[in-house]
Amino acid sequence: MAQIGQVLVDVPTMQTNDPYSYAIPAELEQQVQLGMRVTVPFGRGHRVVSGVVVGLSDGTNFDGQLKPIASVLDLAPVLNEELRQLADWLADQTYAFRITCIQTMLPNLLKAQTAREIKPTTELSPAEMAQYFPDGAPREFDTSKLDDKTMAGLLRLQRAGKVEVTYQVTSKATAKTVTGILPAQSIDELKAHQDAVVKRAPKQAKLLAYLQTLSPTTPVAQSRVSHDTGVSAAVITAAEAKGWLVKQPIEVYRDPFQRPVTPTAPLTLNTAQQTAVTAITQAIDEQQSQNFLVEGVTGSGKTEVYLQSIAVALDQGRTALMLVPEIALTPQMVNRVKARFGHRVAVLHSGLSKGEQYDEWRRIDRGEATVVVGARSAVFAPVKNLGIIIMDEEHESSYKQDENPRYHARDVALWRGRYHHCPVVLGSATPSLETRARASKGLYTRLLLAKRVNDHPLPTVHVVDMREALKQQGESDFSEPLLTAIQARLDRHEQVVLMLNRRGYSSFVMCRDCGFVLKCPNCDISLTLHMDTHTMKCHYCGHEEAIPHVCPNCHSRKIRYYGTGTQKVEQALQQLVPTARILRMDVDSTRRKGAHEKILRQFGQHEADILLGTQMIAKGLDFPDVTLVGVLNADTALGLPDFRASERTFQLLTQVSGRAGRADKPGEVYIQTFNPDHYAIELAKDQDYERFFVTEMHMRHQGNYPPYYFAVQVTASHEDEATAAKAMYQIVAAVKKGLSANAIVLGPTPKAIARVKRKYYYQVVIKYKHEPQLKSVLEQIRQAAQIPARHGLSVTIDPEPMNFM
DNA sequence: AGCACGCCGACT
DNA sequence: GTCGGCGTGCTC
Repeated sequence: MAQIGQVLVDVPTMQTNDPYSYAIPAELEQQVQLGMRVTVPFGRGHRVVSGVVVGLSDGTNFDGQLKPIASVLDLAPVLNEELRQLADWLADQTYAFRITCIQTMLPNLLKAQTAREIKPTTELSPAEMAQYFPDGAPREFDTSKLDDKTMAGLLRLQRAGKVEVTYQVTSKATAKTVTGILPAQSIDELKAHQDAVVKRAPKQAKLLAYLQTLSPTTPVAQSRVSHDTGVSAAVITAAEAKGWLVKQPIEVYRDPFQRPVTPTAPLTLNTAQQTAVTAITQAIDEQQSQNFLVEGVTGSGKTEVYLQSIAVALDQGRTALMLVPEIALTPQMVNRVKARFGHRVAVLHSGLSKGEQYDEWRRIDRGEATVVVGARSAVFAPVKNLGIIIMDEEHESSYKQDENPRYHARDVALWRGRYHHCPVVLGSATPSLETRARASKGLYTRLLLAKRVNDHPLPTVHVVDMREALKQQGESDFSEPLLTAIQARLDRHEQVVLMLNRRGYSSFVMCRDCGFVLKCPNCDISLTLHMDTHTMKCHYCGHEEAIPHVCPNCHSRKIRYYGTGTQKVEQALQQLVPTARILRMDVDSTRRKGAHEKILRQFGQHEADILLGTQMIAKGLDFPDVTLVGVLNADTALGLPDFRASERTFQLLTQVSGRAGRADKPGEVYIQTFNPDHYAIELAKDQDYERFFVTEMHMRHQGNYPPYYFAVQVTASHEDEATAAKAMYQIVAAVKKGLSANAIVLGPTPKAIARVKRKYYYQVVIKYKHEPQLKSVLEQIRQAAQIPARHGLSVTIDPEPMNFM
């Protein structure tokens, strides 16, 4: 039996990034297992923290006095061998702390909370007691909630031994239970009681008869007993008091999708789909970690390929993991999978309550669910024996986490595919350049679904030159051709989807006399006008203030709104087409839980003619009566300082175009733009992904961007601009020393938005092809950043950032 | 992170 | 003289 446990303590610092050794006390020897969470004493004093056992051994390199593990938080390990290895790999790849990676991999509920409590000892005088403990009871000891004077006083008492601080580590993970019933006496005894009361108390007799039919070991839910016998809870409680039965809690799962689904059978595949399924099936059969790119336009039946591939894996007794972007994880989508695989499906996403997430996670962990559907973090689901991993819409940027650990779910999926010797299927109509380039190099097998199922024609796409529209009709968000097209749909009772490219797109306030623009006091950006709350808001830090009526700079009254927000567009549109019923979908109208779904349902039931919204309407919704899609501002994203601007624009336009005319009615798309000649817009008009890929690869080659180069972004931030800049210059100097002449160093430069939440941001981007030293240089920077972190300087390392420049 | 130790200025 | 400010090192 192992004497020593290697524990990663829940203290995210560089010094505790390696496990610490703890003695395993005899009484815990039977309990402690690899991958379990424990609590351990840490530091001087009586501080207790949680940690995870990542190793068991008989010896240790540490030559001090070992402390013992204090308690075990789990009955079963929460991290298996695979996930422990994955955590190490993830920490190494993303320059994040090991414990941070583990926290990310586990459901929220398993994150242990530490609470401190302060209580009086017998030494405390009555006067002090009255001052600090007016209730006479121990009080919560939270540094952030107590004022300085009370804090100082309590700390002085603590030094004098008059009060005592105790630590508690609590895991909120609780299984939901319902009351269960077990017969507590033999059938004969129960029968005797039944005979005795049958005349007098018919309900009791009924219950006694029922108890005789139950197994003495498997509890039955009390609600079930009531339902079956028609006996009330009071009678059951009375029976418990008489010793006829005992109550025992039964663990139940919180099922987030309890609505019944109608089962579906596999659909007949067309040739391209069949070829794809056959290729994937072969990889599953041969247990190969071969990876695929399924490239198919909207409506080409990718989902059916996924579902039938999953079925193959399940038939072989293996499991499946299917990742979809958060925004596409709608009940319709989930029901489609549940309809095929029923109760074997578990769903993981942030819309579930923490309890629901935990229950789904346990179902997966116990092997009760063998198909997992979920967004980014579901890539860490504790599925064993994976037979296939699918990542739909693989180009979606939401697969990259924008906080530590800055992982890309695609990389994790590929890692797990290698671990399980199973195929990873990446699917998209507009694959990311990285993925498509890897397919060209033969790293992924490319499976093309060129045709739409049922041979629906692709919509006709018109590009409207807004420079011309501006000359002819003056300033308006709606060009003449688009308006005409909208009016035609209204006359025919067909539906319209209008999309605003929200990036860099909002209404701000500017003074017409002096040009003053209202800015956020904390961040380096203009405040956005919100008509619903009648306030000016900062989209970065949440700062909010009143709408000015007088210019704060020159006191002119000519302060007006500029730009276009969805709300303003909605008003303008309503004036242009007064009879239209318009639904607006944006961050403001979907903030409430379920609002998103409600708007889509209303639109699907024809309660509105026009759906106006931001990017979120481009993803995955499918309404047969939508025959017109309009993009009001196709190019606002093109102007952003981002090397993926063209790629994003092309993907968005292609995707939103796919929303038009999916049924028997032909679709039309209008793209309004000030850059009609830009290749991203021209090629989106032609819906020519291949040419876009070739053109954009050429641009990336010219600019030395990914996928031709790897990239790492290092950011330093501080409240004082000079401090941030100075730190960045030192980092750049250190980096340059370790790099070859082939690496390209961009910076240091201030970030595009140089100030956010009162902090200034400086960055450097390193582009490289092969730099064996880079990793150790970055590790040194991480180490070195530990000391100035005390003074408010934070340094972050982002491998393969989603945008830079 | 959070606690102790240690070194400096301003008070009973 | 001491109390308490915060800057620094360390936690198996």
